[in-house]
Amino acid sequence: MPRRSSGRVTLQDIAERVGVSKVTVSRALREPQRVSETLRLRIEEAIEVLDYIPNRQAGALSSGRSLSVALLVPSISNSVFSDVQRGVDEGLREAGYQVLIGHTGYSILEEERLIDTFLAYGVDGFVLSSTRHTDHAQRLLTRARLPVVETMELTETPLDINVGLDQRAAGRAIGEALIAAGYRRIGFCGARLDYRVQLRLAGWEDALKAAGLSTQRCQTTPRPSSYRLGGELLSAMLERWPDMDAVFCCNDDLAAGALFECQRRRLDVPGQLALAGFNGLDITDATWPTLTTVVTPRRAIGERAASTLIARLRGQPREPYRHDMGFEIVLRQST
Amino acid sequence: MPRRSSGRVTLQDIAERVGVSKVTVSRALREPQRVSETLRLRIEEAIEVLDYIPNRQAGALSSGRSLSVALLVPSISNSVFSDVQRGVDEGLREAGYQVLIGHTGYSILEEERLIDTFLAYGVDGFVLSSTRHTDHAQRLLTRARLPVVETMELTETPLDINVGLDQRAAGRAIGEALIAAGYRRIGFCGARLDYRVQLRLAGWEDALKAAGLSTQRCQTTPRPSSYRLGGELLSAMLERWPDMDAVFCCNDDLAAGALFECQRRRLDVPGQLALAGFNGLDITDATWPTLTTVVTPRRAIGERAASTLIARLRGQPREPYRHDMGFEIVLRQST
DNA sequence: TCCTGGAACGTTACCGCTAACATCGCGGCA
DNA sequence: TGCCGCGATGTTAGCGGTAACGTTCCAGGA
Repeated sequence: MPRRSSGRVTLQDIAERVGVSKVTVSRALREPQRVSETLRLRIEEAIEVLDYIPNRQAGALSSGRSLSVALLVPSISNSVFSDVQRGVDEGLREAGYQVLIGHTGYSILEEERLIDTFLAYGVDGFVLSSTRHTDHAQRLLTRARLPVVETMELTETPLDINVGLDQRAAGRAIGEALIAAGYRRIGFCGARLDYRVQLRLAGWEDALKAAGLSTQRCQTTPRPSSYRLGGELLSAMLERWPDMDAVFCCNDDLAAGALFECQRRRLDVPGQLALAGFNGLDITDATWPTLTTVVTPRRAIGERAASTLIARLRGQPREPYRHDMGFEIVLRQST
Repeated sequence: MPRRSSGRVTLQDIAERVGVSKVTVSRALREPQRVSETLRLRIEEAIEVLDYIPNRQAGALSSGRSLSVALLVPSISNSVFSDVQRGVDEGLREAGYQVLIGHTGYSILEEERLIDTFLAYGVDGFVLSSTRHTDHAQRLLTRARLPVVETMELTETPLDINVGLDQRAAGRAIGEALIAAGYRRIGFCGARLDYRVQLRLAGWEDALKAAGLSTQRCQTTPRPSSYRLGGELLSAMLERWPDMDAVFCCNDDLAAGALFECQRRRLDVPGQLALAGFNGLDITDATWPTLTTVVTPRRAIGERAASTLIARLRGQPREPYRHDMGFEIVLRQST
């Protein structure tokens, strides 16, 4: 059936088969109500028969809109971001947008590269998983005049839209919760040390200092987070500060790993050591004992990012928008 | 600096600034050696100054190649596929291709929809995470004459390239390993029940039947896998078959969840009950006791998928290609 | 001196689709 | 009867690149 050079079935093929011009076919697809009922049905039939697939590249080139949005996440294996992604995806799909995912590996240079790449692909907007970018990346985004959502943490100076939660306040809140539960020699363990982890650490320090407690029990590493690393960090901490009675781990992976290490050492949790994580992943509610954690509204962040982005894409004015999605301390058996 | 209707800087803008035609600029970018040294430097400078970003859509439309490949995975939150993705991504990026990810939610209908979408985006090839597709999806792929890699499991009838492992043999192997370790009343628990899980189940049955053991201790559910579900399934199994001495869980999530449930019940693993998982995720090596599992070469599958796909994209002939990437039984403390 | 060939750059004609404007036919109203 | 208005469809001119072929110019051999 196709006869064009590319071998693909095009609008022209459909038009010829139906006996109309290709604009009419294009209209039948994009604004069905502007085409007469009978003709529309004939066009639909031809599309069905010929297995026509519109060429989005051509459409985007012509209309200036690609109906796609880039979502950049630090890591795809981290379920924290897959929750965000699900929220973004769902909201945007309904509005007819396709989400293109890129992962930066926690590197702002890689983020910059991806922004460049996706601009080349002509995306209509960006959802970023951080508020920190290279200067060049910021320039690119500003020049492109596209709607941009920065997610996860909050910032005083959003590029455009900002949807997240106060990571420092969350760190402080879990610190205060541990103090309220009676713990006094509280440690912090953190991996990767990206900006959000630094904020949580600062919040933890805020809480301990406010209560007049020592903030020295702090074990960090730039290595990427993993279950095993949680165990290693805990071991190191137990060696350095044998008197420690609680640990706030910067994320749930480390907390779970620390818990496994306690089991290995036959250390009673929370009897001898209390543990708290961050994010509220599934695993925190499955282990024995279950893990106290800070539940972050990741799905909601994604959904909100999508809805505000859609508003922008539909032409709403560009005014700085910032939304604090909050967090929730969930006390479980580990504290 | 831009002056075109779209507001974007185009090849034409660069060309005018340098005082050459836009084809020359295009050539300087794609075949630098065909342009004189001095001119090339001036063009590069102009590109730098004007922050030119090529429009891939236009390029793709014109050349018929988009330099992008679609990777469809069942789930993004499942780290099994993020390993595959990393392999695919790395290989293809080196060759200058961009990987576009889609997730099917384990639905072949959704897979069909995504194939349609990505065909509309003009991808140059597909990496699929299964060998089962709707008829329409198969038609679309065949008509498009694009290289396609089907990954994860093996099939006798690949659409094009097939890279995976023998899931049934792997199920059988872990069954045999449990038998060899002396277990006799071995259960199976499975969630989601997608094709691969069914194959593993069949393999488990093969092993037990070959040893003259009962295959009745089999608890399955179509619900999606999770840690908590692992615990629930194990509870149900312990109720139905209190004499069970080992369980093969269809994946590591369930196995870990089952382990947590054992801890909750103060059931000694492996003393009272042995546990085995499937895939070899990080967590299996972090828990206490560590979990016996079948390690699958996910990263290698992704890399092989990428390299064979690249060969096809570079014009190698289309001949059915099938590669068994194997698996490895890793016995740990839980058995 | 003339001719040849190749490096370096230009012209033309699309790729497939859509925005914007043009045209056509027909019912309704003065 | 003639004109208006509007729904339904067509024409034109790109969007920003690239393939394919053309042109120019100059070194070098006959």
